[in-house]
Amino acid sequence: MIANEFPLDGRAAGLTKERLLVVAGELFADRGFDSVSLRMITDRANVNLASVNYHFGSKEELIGAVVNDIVRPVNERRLSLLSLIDYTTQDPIRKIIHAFIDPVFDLSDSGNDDNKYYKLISRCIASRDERVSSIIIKQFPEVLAQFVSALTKALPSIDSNSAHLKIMFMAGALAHSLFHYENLLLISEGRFDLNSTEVLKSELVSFLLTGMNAS
Amino acid sequence: MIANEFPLDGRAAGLTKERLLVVAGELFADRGFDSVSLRMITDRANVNLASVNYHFGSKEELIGAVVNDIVRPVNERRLSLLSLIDYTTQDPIRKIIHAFIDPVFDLSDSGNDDNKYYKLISRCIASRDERVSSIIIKQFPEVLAQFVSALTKALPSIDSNSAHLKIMFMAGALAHSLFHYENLLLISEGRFDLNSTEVLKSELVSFLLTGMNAS
DNA sequence: GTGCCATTCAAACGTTTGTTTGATTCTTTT
DNA sequence: AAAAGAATCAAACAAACGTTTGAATGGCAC
Repeated sequence: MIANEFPLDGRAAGLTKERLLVVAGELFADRGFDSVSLRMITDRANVNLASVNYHFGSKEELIGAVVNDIVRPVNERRLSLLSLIDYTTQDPIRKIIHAFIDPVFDLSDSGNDDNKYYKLISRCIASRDERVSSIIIKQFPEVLAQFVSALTKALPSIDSNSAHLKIMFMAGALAHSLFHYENLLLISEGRFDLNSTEVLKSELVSFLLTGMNAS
Repeated sequence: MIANEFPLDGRAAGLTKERLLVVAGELFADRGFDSVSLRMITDRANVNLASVNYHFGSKEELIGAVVNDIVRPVNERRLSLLSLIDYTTQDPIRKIIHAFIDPVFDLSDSGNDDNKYYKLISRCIASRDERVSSIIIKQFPEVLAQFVSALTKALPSIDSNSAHLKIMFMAGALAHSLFHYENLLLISEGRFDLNSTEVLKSELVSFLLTGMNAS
């Protein structure tokens, strides 16, 4: 877990920037953005300390790059899936929910149970950090608006306030359960047989599905 | 907003410790635990920098005190409300939900819309900070277990995994919507007429109520 | 008033932080 | 091969952090 992914090898190719992004993502995922120093990142990435400022300008811009690299593809895929929905067929709400959560669950870390992407994305979604939420906030209103619009199409009787809130409930349930998934496994001490996130996902979908239909 | 609540007045009574707790809570609420320095806190509280270490020992213990002061009463009240439920009457699930969320919503900041307690408690609930979650984790398994047990009584057909997850979904939806409530108001630019959290609460309850009953 | 204990105070401490510098090394171009 | 440019390096920088110190100050008992 502490093993170094990037053995010496000098300056192989211009991969320094990539290494920084990967390692920073790993460390940010399970320690947060503040607790991780540039020296932790550069040491583990086997690059010089100064390369962060050389390639990114500042730590804040490194954080921004890491966050953007994971959040933007998710949001783009969400909107893409959303645009494919045919509201004349049955169960459009289920498709809306999948459009929202699938791009997150699909951030697979090659089947690894300690999925760094899950931790990182849920950290971003539920972040209370100004530097992160300023990036999220830049993209999320558009996403939120589209999903509210979709929800209104699927449930014509729903009002705007309710639709906005329900999307937020969905985001919260997703981020919280995904981030504390490990803790949940620990707490339950074996009584829990969720050995894959598939169970979590299906439970979440059915929970959200009925919740969305609430009066 | 930046106004100082504690004008000079020298050493009135032994209120320094109280002032530190109050001011630290305010600052932690809307900037997080890392971003707030001891100097910010002591300056705003009009006390000496060293008094933090004198009264609390360290910053970490100050954080612990602030978090405990808000989280423990909430959890105690949750369990108290939960113990009062009569499962033979109708709608026990609604009462379970209220037992979970009411103690949070009841953290009223004298009707203030910018409720620092809401921000602080939701920061705690959804915290990804080791120092905070270590405190939460100490109390939450008991709370989680009790609510799982309650849910099982109300819904005998539910299995343990599902119950655990549903409690987590509830916690996530609660924390997320409460914390981003302000942002939601900003994003909607007036289309939103949620001028009190009552609407949020009732929408949340009906959302959770149907979600809990999901197969 | 004297002594005692808790509290407050200004000042300094040692670390760690992100950042910058200037020389050096590698890669590419011509 | 030589010049030019990009990238890396060790080293140092200033600033901010939490913490500690030792003197000063307060109230209180006797």
